[in-house]
Amino acid sequence: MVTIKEIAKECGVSTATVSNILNGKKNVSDETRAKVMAVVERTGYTLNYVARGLRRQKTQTIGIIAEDIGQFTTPEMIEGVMEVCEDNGYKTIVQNLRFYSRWNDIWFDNEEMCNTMIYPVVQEMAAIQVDGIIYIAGHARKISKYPTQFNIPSVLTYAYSQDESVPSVVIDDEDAARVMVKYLIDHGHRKIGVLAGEQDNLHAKLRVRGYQKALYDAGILYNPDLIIYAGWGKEFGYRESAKMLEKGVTAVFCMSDQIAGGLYQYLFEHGMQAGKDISVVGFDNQVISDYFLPGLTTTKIDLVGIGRTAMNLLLDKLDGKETEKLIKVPCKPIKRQSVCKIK
Amino acid sequence: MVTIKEIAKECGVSTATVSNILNGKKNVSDETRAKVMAVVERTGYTLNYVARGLRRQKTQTIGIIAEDIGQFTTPEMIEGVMEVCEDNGYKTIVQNLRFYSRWNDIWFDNEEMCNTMIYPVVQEMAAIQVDGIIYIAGHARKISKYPTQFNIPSVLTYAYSQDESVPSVVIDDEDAARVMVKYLIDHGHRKIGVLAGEQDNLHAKLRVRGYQKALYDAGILYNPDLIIYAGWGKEFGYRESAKMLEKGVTAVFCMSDQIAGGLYQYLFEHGMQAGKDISVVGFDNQVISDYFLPGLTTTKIDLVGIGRTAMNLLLDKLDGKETEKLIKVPCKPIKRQSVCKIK
DNA sequence: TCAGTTTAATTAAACGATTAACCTGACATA
DNA sequence: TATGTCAGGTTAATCGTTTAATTAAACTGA
Repeated sequence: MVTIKEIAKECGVSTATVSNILNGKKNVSDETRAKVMAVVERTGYTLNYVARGLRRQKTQTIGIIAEDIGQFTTPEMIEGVMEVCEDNGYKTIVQNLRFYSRWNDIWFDNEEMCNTMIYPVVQEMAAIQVDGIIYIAGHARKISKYPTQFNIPSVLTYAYSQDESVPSVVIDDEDAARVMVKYLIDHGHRKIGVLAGEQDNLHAKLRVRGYQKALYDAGILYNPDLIIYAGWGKEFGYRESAKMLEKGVTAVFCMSDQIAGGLYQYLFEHGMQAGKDISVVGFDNQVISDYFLPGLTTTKIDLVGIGRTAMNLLLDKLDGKETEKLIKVPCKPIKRQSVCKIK
Repeated sequence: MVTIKEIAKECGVSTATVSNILNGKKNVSDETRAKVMAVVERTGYTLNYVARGLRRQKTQTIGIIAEDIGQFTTPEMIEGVMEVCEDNGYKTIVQNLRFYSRWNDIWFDNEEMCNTMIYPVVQEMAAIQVDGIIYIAGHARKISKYPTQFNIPSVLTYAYSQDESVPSVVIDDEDAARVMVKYLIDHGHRKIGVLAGEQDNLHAKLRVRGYQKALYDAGILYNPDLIIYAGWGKEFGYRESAKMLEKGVTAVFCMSDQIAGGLYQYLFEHGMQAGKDISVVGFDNQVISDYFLPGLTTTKIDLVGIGRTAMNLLLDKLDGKETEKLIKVPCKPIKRQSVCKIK
């Protein structure tokens, strides 16, 4: 690899001059500039970022720590982050914790465990000398001990930071659920069941709150018996479908598209149809929801937007600006054909 | 940030000794080692990889260049690569070309265009001083001008390298298609339609070849009229369904799960069912295929496996070993309920 | 006892770029 | 004439770590 030193020698100038030219500084005659650039072109010189990084103490690199790339929410958030990075001349380095694929779906709410995982990666990021970190959680939860001792500006996404100095960008679970349930109510539904995730999960809690709010706004009495906490997967939706239908609900709010998929399967096997015999809504607007028949009405989480927002926040922090501590990115209802009016 | 120099001063030894201790070299007394390690622990010293990289001329970093992370095939391949990297002490740095999201689904077969895209990223990777590169293509095609002038050991995935020095890992499109069609034939089908991608696409060509082979093996005459080239999306599948059914086929081999999704929609709207009125198979085993009703029989592409294989190949190259030039990773049929026997 | 080896260190030169500080000559200004 | 300013450079230190070369003392064995 050809270095600045060789260029300098060949041109009979100092390395400082070559460096100045490559960095677009003034105080160089057009003649010298042309001579140097010619040699740079001819030799195919490539800047060594490692050397520059060492000297400048800035690597123009953002570290992305993903709890699990396999989690469906992660790649899109990464994409949003990368987009903003690219537009601002930052490179990205990605670390994948493989939380779920490695430990088979253990839900990481255990603080102790989390910290033993996060600390070393952040340390690694410090060793790499990243200028900032975007931490992408796999699901909503409180993160109380994000390691700040390395003094790397960081932003959390999808999880709630418990630390003043580390802002987070999350989805507005509560309001998204409220809007979705209101949509059902607007279609005449009054007895609305909920197929929820785990009871102690933060997503689930917030969405139930949104559900309650929508009922309250419409003057409908909240009946906790209409909520079945099961899990997030298709299999849970399928398993609890019969029990849910027995309650005589006219609509079901599923807290994930997968759960709705389970319900659809049950309906299919029993000769029923969503949007006709019963109304169904999902959550997430995963790719699958567009393939349901009939198409599933659901809530789109703007994951790319979360990534973008988080990275812009980080950019502000890097500029030394004061930033917000918590940004809730709104969700957007996607209307398909799984909801029908009640006469 | 505390450096090796400060540790050295505090312990009254040279930086060389500290470095030797941190790198587990012998020739250090237990006493000195203990003293230094104590200070390292206490101060929370973190190695500076940038400095080490500069000195060692090795960064222990693999560059991953993805044509588009939004492409459904990409994240899983990245995951496979990262897994092997992690197990071997390599970090990864990811560049996202955003081929499709940036240019709205332009299919990058144009060599010229490709090169103008790839060259600068590889150069960037050279500047970052990565030890090797995994290039993740968005779809099967020939890549004829992968830039080799930077002398970075590289492996291509999902696309066919035209360069002896750059091996590639691809899926075995032809055989996967053959197996799938044979499966239909084994169920008694003889008139099998194909909803294919674009005619000039390499995936499509290879899969058609597999289709022909299966027919040939079974002694069925190949009728090109049963193939409709449309595109890869749901909308194409839907649009061409009527035309396909008019041909009187008893089974349809869809070249993507999305196409099959379009066909399913058509069947749904016309009161028909896959696996009952007609047999349908897809390709890719995307998440959606498990949500089709009834479940779609399809072909699983082992994307994580491709990533792993590619990275292991790169590891061999980095060790200076001689490697294969082309590895075809086999696909695996996933049997669900969309295929029925013909009586 | 002494040459030879081993152990436990040190010294100083890299790695490649950046940058603060300095230098030199030309020209302008009062 | 003295002083200041500016263009167009150069010098040399520096970033933090590694490592080849060297040293000095201690030990080994015949």
